[in-house]
Amino acid sequence: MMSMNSKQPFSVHPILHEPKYTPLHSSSEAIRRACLPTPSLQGNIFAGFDESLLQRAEALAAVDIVAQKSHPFKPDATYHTMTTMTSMTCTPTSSSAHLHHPSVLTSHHHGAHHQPSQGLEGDLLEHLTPGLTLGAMAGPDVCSAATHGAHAAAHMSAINHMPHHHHHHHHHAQSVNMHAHSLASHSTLSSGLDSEPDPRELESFAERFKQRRIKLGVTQADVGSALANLKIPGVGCLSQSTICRFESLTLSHNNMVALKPILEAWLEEAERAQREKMAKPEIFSGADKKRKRTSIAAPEKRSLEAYFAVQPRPSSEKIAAIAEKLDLKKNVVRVWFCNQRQKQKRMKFSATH
DNA sequence: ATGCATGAGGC
DNA sequence: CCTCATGCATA
Repeated sequence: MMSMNSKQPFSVHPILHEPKYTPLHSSSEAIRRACLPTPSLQGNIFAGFDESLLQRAEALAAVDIVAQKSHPFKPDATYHTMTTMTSMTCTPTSSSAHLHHPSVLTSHHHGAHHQPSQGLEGDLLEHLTPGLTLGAMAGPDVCSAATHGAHAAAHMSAINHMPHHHHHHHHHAQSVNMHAHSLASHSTLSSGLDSEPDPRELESFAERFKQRRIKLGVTQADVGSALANLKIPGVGCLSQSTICRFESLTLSHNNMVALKPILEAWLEEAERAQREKMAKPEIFSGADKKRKRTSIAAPEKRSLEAYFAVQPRPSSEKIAAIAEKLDLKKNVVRVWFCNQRQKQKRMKFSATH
């Protein structure tokens, strides 16, 4: 059972056979390759004058950076702050991957209630929150998911929960992080078929969605956690980030298409529940540890961009070389390139459509 | 609203 | 190791 589960139990690829616009996940790869200069030779192209390129790229961007490896230690700008805000939302969502068990997510278990913000506006929120039993509505602040967060940690043990350990290392730790990419992929075979990958439709929906969401007085974070209440198979809660990105269309097209029906369902349910009005706020509190976020300084960032311009997909060796020059951890550089590629891909898509 | 990060899957 | 979907931590 795990074998099948471990592999995207329900992923977000509702449209697997869409030749039209969307580069669905696997197809997206094809696209990316198509865009690449030379997939197979990417590493070789610069093999010969590798160093010259690096230096040139750096020179292009390093107008001001001179010191390279003069510091004894790395300017590892990772900072960890324990805001104590903790996870207000249901634990990361899906994470269906590891602990997932579709059953867990989809079936029962929702007894959890994570009350994020202060229950101040209980009544106000009460009707807002879908009768989903969970009062996953946050408070007043809009994009705060985390910022001021109250210390309410929810802890929906039911849904997903794993023992989270703590680690207080100066390195980045990856403990309580489990997310999964699982959404509704559902049958793929239904006659109706997938959604229309029409960018315009998505765009207008995103806009309408945001407006109605605000009308309901719900924050992005609220929506994210409330999603778990809609027990759509394979769908757990989502983060404020994702909801925000959906509204601002900063997700990949495929991702948008996959999320649309889910958010649409939530919206309808929320509006329906709003009339009914019913809620039972329950609060829980808890606290956890935090993760760190590396901060790449502007000069280094400029260098990275210069490197990226000449070679978006540097080899491992090159990444190591760049990392050393910039005094950054290799993994940080690698991830930066990955993220840069994703970003570039989105931009290209939106530019084309 | 975004930057950096994790992880499942796929080669 | 990459891509993709997502998320925590931040500004």
